[in-house]
Amino acid sequence: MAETPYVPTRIRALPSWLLGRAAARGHRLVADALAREGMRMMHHAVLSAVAELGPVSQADLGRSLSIDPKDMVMIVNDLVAEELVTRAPDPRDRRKNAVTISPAGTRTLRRTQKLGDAANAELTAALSPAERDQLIDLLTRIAVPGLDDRCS
Amino acid sequence: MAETPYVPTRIRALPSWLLGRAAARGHRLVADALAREGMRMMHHAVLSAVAELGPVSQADLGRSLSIDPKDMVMIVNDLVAEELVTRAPDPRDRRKNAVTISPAGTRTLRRTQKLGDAANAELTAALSPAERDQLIDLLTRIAVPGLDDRCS
DNA sequence: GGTATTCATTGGCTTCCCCAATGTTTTTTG
DNA sequence: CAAAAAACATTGGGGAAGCCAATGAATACC
Repeated sequence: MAETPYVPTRIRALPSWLLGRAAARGHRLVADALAREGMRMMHHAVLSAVAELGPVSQADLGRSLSIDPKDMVMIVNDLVAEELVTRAPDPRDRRKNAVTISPAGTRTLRRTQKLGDAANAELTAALSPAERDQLIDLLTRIAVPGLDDRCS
Repeated sequence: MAETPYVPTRIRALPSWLLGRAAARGHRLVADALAREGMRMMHHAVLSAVAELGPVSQADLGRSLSIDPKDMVMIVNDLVAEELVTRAPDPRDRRKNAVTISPAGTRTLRRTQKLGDAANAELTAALSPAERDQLIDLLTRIAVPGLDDRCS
């Protein structure tokens, strides 16, 4: 008597439900991997974005990553405390805080990026490379409703 | 100078990140739709599962939907308060609570299911039917790691 | 018959998301 | 040029969801 995990087909077929489950697993895998470096997902995302965008304001970071300003303050607080980034007033616009990655941040990022990539590989292990690309394509078109709303 | 939403490509290409964003949008769409009937996502999922599985224990419901026992208590509490389900001790196993859908629950479910389906249609509006099916297939294979772990 | 397991429940903790208010600085506008 | 409007960082509060631990009652296993 295998007590199979009954699957309510009604719910299970909904993209929103599947997305939630898949996202939960992805979050768990990545978070666990990053935790081995004492890093959390959002912190890693911000660090990666700072590395890519250069000195950037917290507001811009928040818009890029869909992170609430309130949470951004906390995340940057943590990253500054760990000396992975610096937060200095932007001389060109003194409202803004210019967030810049530090050498230690760059070093940490190199490690956490590997961990994140490995976790993502495990997440998509059941997929062929072509399928993985297709998944990324489909998700990209779903994730943001107005990718070209700007041009309309 | 269009202040485009800068997209950190490093992060944006990660399936885990895309899944998170897409799931967030799906959650928002579905939650907003269900809210118009005073229903929340988890409540709707449980109601739907109860309708499909018949009288069922909370533990089984939790396993089916990956809901924590603690949260299940609250959800069933709410559903009972709204008289959408009944919770009675199972005579065959007095540890269990047999959760059963009520006529009112069936009626409400019919409405909330339409709302949920509509929200999912909007979520996948950018996809062709074939692409939507493929997305469901890919997500299904990603969402649960051990679909056949039982046989290992 | 005694040990282990399952079940429902309560409690506490953490993360993420959303809204509101404030003081400072910039931009827009009249 | 001065007043109004907007943007920025910050603080505060609150809701939804997830995760682990502990408890008492009931069942299953040995």
